[in-house]
Amino acid sequence: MRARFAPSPTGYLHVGSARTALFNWLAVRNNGGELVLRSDDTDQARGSDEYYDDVIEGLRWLGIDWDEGIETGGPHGSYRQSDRLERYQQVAVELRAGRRAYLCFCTSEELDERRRQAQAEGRPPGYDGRCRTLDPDESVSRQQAGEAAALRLAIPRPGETVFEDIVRGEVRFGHDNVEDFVLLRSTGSPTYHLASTVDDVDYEITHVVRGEDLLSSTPKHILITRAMGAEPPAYAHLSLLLGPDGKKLSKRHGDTALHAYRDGGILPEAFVNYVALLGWNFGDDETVFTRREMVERFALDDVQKNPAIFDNEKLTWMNGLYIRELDPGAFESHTRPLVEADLGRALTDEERETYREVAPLVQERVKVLTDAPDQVRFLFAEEVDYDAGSWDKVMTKPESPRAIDAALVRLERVGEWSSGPIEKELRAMLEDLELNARKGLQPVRVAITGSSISPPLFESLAALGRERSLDRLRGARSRL
RNA sequence: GGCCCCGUCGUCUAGCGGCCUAGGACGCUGCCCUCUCAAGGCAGUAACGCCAGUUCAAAUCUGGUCGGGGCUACCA
Repeated sequence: MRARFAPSPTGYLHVGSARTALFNWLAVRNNGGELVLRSDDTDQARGSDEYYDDVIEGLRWLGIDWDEGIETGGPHGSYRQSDRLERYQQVAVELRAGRRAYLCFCTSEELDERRRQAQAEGRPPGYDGRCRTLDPDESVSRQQAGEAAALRLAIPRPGETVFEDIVRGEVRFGHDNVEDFVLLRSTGSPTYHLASTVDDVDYEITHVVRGEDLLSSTPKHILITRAMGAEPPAYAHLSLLLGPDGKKLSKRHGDTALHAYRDGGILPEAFVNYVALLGWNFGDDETVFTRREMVERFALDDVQKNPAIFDNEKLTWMNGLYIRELDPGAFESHTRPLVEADLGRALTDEERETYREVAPLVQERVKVLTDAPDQVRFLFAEEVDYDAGSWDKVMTKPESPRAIDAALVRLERVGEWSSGPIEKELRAMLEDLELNARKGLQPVRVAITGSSISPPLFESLAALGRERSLDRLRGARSRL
């Protein structure tokens, strides 16, 4: 098996494309085949280097590796279509010489006009084949004389293209609905259909796994392949990823660039696990599984036909699971840069030690890595930022001043400043005041963290340190 | 409009003629645990689009219908 992932660098790596790449990768790794990465940047669609790099970076982040192609090399040059223009032109010349394709002198304006007319009269809007009957030799002379001409494939008529799609089963298209489409523009540059198909043939691709949006172009690709005298590969068309409104996932649904998920604190393993579930399932009612398990069980035949709505909430839930499974050191090193970025400065050695201690408590509480700074900001910022809602809800309670006063007294006499002794004193305080833990501790929490939501209180106090804790309690008391 | 694809809880899905009183997961609700928030545990909520037909028996097969989506460029 030889599959390929062939993004066109006209935008950032899209989550839908990432899923296509993943399914290609899973299929190949499952059966010991090879994955080729190429760039479908036909002359016209040449994208920016930024997009090109984004694709490669995204694949690497996901842990999707390839055996041949871009950056990895192989027997076919750069694996960028923009470097293979002569090859497409060569194929085009052969197709024309073999009468499988013909020159077309219709201008864009003429085509538009005729298309509009056809639609108005209820006829199919495709190219009407006007230039197909021109004398080929005469056409060549006209072109050589300088007349602009595109090259079109002569679709066999009547005819029908039938193929067995791995996920959809038999699909058939009557040629009445396949127009004599353009292979080579009048500028000499190849269209996507030509370039992509030539590459699939040249690179000996056996399985084309791609999005369903290309399903109706498949007869075109099969026809080109046959016209080249080659055997078409097997096709597997993956259903599309939809936004919450059931429409094709696009920018208006929010983030569609894969890197937005990385930047949003999603772990690649979680992303891969979640996305694998869109159109495929592990069996055994399992939804969480390792990459290895995934590779072992994956089969294109098991891929579902219906489109799937991309559910950020489930992805986030799953990400929380993966975060909690991270070893503490990994969590710490993943999130420390985020904390530092939030603070706008690097942590001191002492602070790093503090963070190392509290990070495991944070790890249990976040669903995305980027939530970490919120949980620990109170430890490293000079001033507490009192959350107005928390303050109003907690500090206005009648018992709050008493609780803070008492806490101050008890905490001042804590010997060793660590969570155990701190807890002991505060529990004693609760007993003195005859307050339950909820009522007695919340004011303390708000006083030192600024919020009614925080990591566990005793550990937070311990991490904050004696002096700063006491200062904050005094500061809060004076605001009451 | 034409062509093509798709149709099980709100969402992702299991199901491949009787194991279905339709299973799992997310979400949501409630309870337990609990210093807050999470996490965890338990329980609950909720679906075969519709109509015919085939069959002793249909979510599963067939036809139609409705609904959704994709494509319809000298874009990819």
